[in-house]
Amino acid sequence: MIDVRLLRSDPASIKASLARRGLPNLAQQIDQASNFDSRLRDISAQRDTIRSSINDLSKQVGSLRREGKDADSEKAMGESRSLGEKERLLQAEFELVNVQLRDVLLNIPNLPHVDAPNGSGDHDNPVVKGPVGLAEHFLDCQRVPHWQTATELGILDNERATKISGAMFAMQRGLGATLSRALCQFALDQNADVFEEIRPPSLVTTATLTATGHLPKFADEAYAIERDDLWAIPTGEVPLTYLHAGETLEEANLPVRLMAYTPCYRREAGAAGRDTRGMLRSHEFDKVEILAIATPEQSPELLQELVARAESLMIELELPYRIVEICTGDMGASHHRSFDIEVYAPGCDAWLEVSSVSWFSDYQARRADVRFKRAGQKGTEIVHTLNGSALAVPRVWAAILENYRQADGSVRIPDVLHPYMRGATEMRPK
RNA sequence: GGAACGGUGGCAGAGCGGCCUAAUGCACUUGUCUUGAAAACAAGAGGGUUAAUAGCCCCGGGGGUUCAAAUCCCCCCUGUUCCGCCA
Repeated sequence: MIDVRLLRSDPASIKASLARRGLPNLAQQIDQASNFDSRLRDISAQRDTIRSSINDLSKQVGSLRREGKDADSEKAMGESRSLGEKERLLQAEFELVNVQLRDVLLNIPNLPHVDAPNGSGDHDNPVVKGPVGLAEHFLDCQRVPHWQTATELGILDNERATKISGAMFAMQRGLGATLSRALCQFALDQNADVFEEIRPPSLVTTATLTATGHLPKFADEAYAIERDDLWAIPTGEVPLTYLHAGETLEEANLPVRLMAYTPCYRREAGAAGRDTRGMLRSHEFDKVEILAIATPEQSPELLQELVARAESLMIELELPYRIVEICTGDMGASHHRSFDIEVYAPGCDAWLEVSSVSWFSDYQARRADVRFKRAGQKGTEIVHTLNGSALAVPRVWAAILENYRQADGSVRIPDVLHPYMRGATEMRPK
């Protein structure tokens, strides 16, 4: 949520900033929010004046009774009663406008960072680093899509996954399954120096999913368990962001760094028929997420840290990668500034997004009501949140199968994963 | 799923529907005293909203009764214990 105080003091700058996203109707939504806000303040001022009178009268009733002045207390009670009716009407109006304001605010996206590049879509995302480690010529044996190699190796069984769960589910077997788990453990271990490992719930409440910005706008993307009013998480970001919801943190304890392996569930509502083969897109996948809760001052440096950590995994895995910055027209609604790490997969001849690192400024934290207190100062401020995939398992899995494929059809396992593979150093057809 | 009892300020823990503007203790801050500290004494101290040091709101959450609710009523969430079921 954007800051209503900024909405009051400088709506023009909000409009100018959001115009960079190139979305229609945003200026009208800002005006609407402004109108609701000023009405709300007007109503609450009137209501509070009346409440003040009622409070006074009630105290008078108490003391008049004690003094035995029954006639006077009856009079005060009557007065208070009629004020109460007015108060009820104003309160009803307040609640109505408050809901309207919130509905508008929840749908207004975050303001992009001044340094975020302008653009209208993903074709405008500038490559800010790399390609790194990209061979000039890939061997023919690397030009095989991972689904073909995986079938030869017997480590991917999407037909049976479909039998079990329907289309767009994946299932790895044998060393393929082990490789998925190895990637998770590797990613967690690489960040365990400063990140606390969390194993959060994968089913969350509506309030939790709203805080990250996935609701109300993107309800179609999430799996709902209606009977229990729960949602399956689309990313570990969701429970981790809400972990400190409603709390006030001490400045001295910031930044808080958390990481989690979680399954991620996505309906892929708009993507039917796209990337149907292999491991590039499915309804359920594994991911290791890293997240930071910070002061505004700490955030720019943390953004770089999170990118560097995601990047270092690709370096360790010796996969060719590049980093792109997300332009204003392609940025997620909650994002303030974002970078993607893409790995090159020679078999598909595609750059695969394996990590997305974002700074949300105070947008999510205001929705989740996470605050911090500066040492020695009164009051509190909204924290900033940042997060990124350390590693999205299926796409890295796919990239390994393509980059590490050898002439005899076997696939080498990256050195850094050997400790997690029960001694296996390669995967061969049976 | 069933039953019983709980949810109050950083913590502990009181609180007959009206001086609750929430007692008391511990912890905290500042001052006095002291070379310094401890102790003692004194004072102070939360958050939200607001232009505001005014007002309003905050005793798990939401409704209701009342002139007035931490206190009474209803619903929900949550904790502990016991029973049932279960990995």
